[in-house]
Amino acid sequence: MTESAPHAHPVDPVRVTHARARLPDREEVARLTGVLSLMADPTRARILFALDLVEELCVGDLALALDVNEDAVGYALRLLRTAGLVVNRRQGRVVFYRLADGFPAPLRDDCLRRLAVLAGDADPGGG
Amino acid sequence: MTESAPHAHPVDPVRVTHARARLPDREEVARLTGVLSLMADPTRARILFALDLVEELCVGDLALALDVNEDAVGYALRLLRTAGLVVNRRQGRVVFYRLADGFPAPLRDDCLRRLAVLAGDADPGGG
DNA sequence: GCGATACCCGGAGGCCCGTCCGGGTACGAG
DNA sequence: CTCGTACCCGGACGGGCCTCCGGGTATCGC
Repeated sequence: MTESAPHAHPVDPVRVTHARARLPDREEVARLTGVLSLMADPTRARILFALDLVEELCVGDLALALDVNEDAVGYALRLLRTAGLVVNRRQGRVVFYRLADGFPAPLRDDCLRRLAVLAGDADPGGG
Repeated sequence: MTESAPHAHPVDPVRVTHARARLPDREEVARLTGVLSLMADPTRARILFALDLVEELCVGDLALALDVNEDAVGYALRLLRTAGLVVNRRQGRVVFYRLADGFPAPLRDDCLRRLAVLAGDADPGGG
């Protein structure tokens, strides 16, 4: 068995203790990774980008803007809506979506847009 | 067929055009979602958190700090390392990992830590 | 009322991801 | 040189996600 017995002694007990004490709660991490998972899909990410740009779009136009079929958009919107990241407004047969009012502002300002820059700039994937 | 023919006419041609013009490239989005996917896993996210806190940890200690077996840590580190998000230093039999020098600083400063706050604070998932 | 549109929902299938498990390599101790 | 440790690697299994597809509901035009 290769992994059953971890370290007999931690190599850096200080750092380990420090990390253990300050690491966010598992549930907290679950929330975080939940949001990140939502943003980690190309369709959903582009939906969020689009709604960040033009504030409001209906499902069909969203499909046009992203150049994907409505099924993909519909599924993506369902997840985003279930997670509370977007909200919808109904006008006749058409349903308009926009970023939720409670959409994490720092996430929107400091992450979403900046990540767009990072994506084309940093590219640490050269490893 | 429900989706084969999208909109005959876009409802908001202006917004659609605007969005299409300013949306990031698909490849760019792929890079972004790639990074986000890496961070969207609890183990990997906690590894990044831990390394952000204490700068450097070996594999075994990382497993202790996160309270997971070394297999999970090893697999997570492999992906992070392949993506270039972490780098390793070898000292005898022990391998220490830390955030890569090219680790997106804005991502670290403005997102990773802030997201931790968001996770426990905003919780838009109440929908 | 009748047809068409815009969207939502649920199930089946394929694919990718994470975990488990075995073996393998590099290093240090004696 | 032999033994044990710390870590890496590969394949196999299982589960979740996305996509495709059919049907369903609400609204508009006539």
